[in-house]
This record gives sequence, structure tokens and C-alpha cells, in this order.
Amino acid sequence: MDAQTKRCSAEKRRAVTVETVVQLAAEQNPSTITTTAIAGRMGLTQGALFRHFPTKDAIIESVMEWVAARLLSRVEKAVKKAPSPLAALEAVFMAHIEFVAQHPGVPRILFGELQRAEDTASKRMVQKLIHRYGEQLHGLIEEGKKSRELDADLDTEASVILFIGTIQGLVMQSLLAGNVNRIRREAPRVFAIYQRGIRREK
Amino acid sequence: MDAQTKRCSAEKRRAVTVETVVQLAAEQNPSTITTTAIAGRMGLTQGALFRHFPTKDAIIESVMEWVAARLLSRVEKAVKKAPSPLAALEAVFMAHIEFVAQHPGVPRILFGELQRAEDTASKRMVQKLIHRYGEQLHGLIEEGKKSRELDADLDTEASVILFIGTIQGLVMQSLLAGNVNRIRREAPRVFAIYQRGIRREK
DNA sequence: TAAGCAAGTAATCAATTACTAACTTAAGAG
DNA sequence: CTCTTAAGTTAGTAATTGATTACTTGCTTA
Repeated sequence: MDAQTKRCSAEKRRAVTVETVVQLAAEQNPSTITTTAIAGRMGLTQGALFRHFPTKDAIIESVMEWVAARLLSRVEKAVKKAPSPLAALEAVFMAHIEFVAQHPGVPRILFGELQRAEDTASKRMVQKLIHRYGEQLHGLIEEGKKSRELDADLDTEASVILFIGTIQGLVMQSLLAGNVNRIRREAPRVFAIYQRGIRREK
Repeated sequence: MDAQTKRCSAEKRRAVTVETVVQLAAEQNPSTITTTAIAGRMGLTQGALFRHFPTKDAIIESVMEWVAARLLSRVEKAVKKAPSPLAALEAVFMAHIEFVAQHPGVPRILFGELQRAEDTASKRMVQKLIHRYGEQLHGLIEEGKKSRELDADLDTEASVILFIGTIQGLVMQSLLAGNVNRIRREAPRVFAIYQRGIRREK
């Protein structure tokens, strides 16, 4: 409910605001989240939000920064721990799924931003985030080819698209079922098929 | 612009309205499409829309019916023409992609409906549509196992999720690039990997 | 302890939304 | 040609939105 009913520092308040938006996005369409709803969940009046953010879009931008930092950090960590490129791909996949399961609102926010017609700052941030993510995957797949774990003739670009799409598909399933935990069960099964599609034939 | 500037029958007007929404959804976030925008695109005043639909949600419901009928019809046709289960899967995939390429707003509308917190009629229609679609795929994959085209140990459920997710991923890519035609080029390449993941090892 | 400032409130703003209702007008039937 | 009716217009409504403003409260520190 109210993360910090009393008054607290602006920095802390901004952080709580971002987390509140992420939380609300798990419960409703991100594009219908109002500043009143955000403030209400924080135990604050609506006007108070604008003491910390100049505009609503600025809040969304902060959310994007939060997402980018957290997601990329997890991905990086997963890559480092993995003993091989293919193992890294799997670790990244599972890390991403775990992140999404913990914050089901995040993929909705990203997808929603991409849908916006205007060329907003937050939309560009999503594009940049996914682009960077794709480059990481691209690198891993190319490494996998060299280490002969993956098929040398593999279409790297298509593999990246399928990787991201696979996660997107799992998210959609969880939306369909209205059950977030299903995604954790299904993820390994779906990744197994993906893996078969890219790994070197014996 | 204006599909039928003059006055026309209510039936025709309803059809044009639905097509206009689909068209607008290709250009902007579906949840931001207003009745004013719909009417404007049709060369009509906003109030006139409510001569033909009792509410905005009723318009969306009609759109869902339009989508369900068109998509399922294409899928059915693709299945019938295909000589084998695996060929049918590929035909369905390409038919779906072609449909999405022709109507880029459709997947956005579906995804947007799924995100709604309330349990609306149109949301249930989307759930039903995808469920039926999934059942079709399920059947094709099981057939493929029997005909020994697909791996007997294949996880059917996961394969269905991956199939739909693959399309979702391609849609996301086209949103990212802002280019609809890319999806046609990438689809066969991505499906090739999917196919490798499910077909029987030689 | 008093001053200064940052954080929060409450009321209100203009703009936009879906929806309505009294009216006008065009088209087809007799 | 006229009359009826349905399609469309004009001009509203109430509710909701993001944002602003004048005022209040509480913490820090000189």
C-alpha cells in the first residue's frame, strides 16, 4: 500500500514512484495508469507527484531507466556465470523470464511504448534497450557457432528475433491465462525446442 | 480518407467503421483511438457513429468479430491446401504473417485487449480466438507426430506456445523497425529455425 | 530557537473523453 | 410530388485527465 506514508527525501520518493508504476502495470493496461492512481497507491496526493517529476512522461522515462538497468544487469550476470555460449543463452533466457515473472508489468510497458505513434524519449529508450539486448544475443550466437555448439549455417539474425519472440510469446500466454507463475514452468520446455532449432546437429 | 462521403446504409457504415478502426490501429496505439478519430477518418461527425453502435466497446467487439472471422478463415484455407501436417503448419504460419502484414493493427488490438484488467466481452473474444487457434495447432502437431514428420517426444503444448510467440516476436520486430514489410522477409527465416526445433531428427 | 527550504495538500484549471438529444436533410416508396 | 424514415449534424453533457497554484507542514541548521 503506502511504501512510506511519512514524508521522505525526493530521491527516495522518485524511486518509490517508479516501483509503484511497475507494480500497477502488472495489474492493468499501462496506458491507463493515471497520475491519480500512482499517487493513490503511494499514499500521496496527485499534485505531490509533480514536485518530483516535471511531467508524466518523465515518470515513464524513469521507469524505462529502471528497467534497462535491472534487465541488462541480470543478463550480464547470467552471461558471466555461464560456461559456454549455449549455456549463456539459456541462462539469459531464464534470467529474463525470472525478471518478467517478478515484474509482469514490465513487458507490457515496453510493448505499450513501442506502440506509441509519437517519437517520445521513452520510446527511443525501449528501442535502444532491445537493440542492445539483441546485439548481446547476436554476439553469443556467433560465439556459439565458433565453438561448434551451434550450427555454422545458422541464421543469426533470425535466431535473435526468435529468442526475443519466444519470451514475448510466453508473456502473452501468461496474459491469456491470467497466471504469472505458469511462465516459469513453461519457459524451460519452450526453450528446449528453441535450442533444438539452433544447435549443431550431431 | 472518406470511404463513402455520401450517406449510405447502416450495414455498410458499420462495416466501414470496423475497417477504419483496423486501419487506425496500424498507425497508433489502439487504446488511444478515439471515436472522434474514427469518425474523422470516415468523413463523418463523431455523433453519427452512435447511430450505428450503442457504445464504443460495441465497435471494438465488432472489430474482434471481423478479426476472428478473417483470421480463422485464412487458417482453415491454409490447412486444407497443405499436403502434410508440417506443410500445414508452415502454411498457417505464412497465412498468419500475411494477414498481419496486411493489417498491422490487428495484433496490437489483440494484445491490447488482453492487457485490460476488466473482463470485457471483447477480451473474452480474444481469449476464445487464441484458444481455438491453439487447438488447431495442437491438432496439427499431434498429426505430425503420427505421420512421423515431427519428433514423437515433442512437447506439443510448448510447441504451440512457441508457434504463437514466434509470430508475436516478428510483430514486435516490425514495431521496433517501424517497417511492416520486413516481417514478410524475416518470417520464412524464423520459421525455418522453429521447424528445425520440432521436426523429427533424421 | 528562528529562518529557510523542501515536501505535501487541496482546490482548481483547461483539455479531452464517450455519449446524448434536438434538429436537419437526403433518399426511396406510394 | 409528397411523405416517411433513417442517416447525419450541431451543440451540448458529465466525467476524467494531466498539470498548476496558493497555502501548509515539518525537518535541518545556523
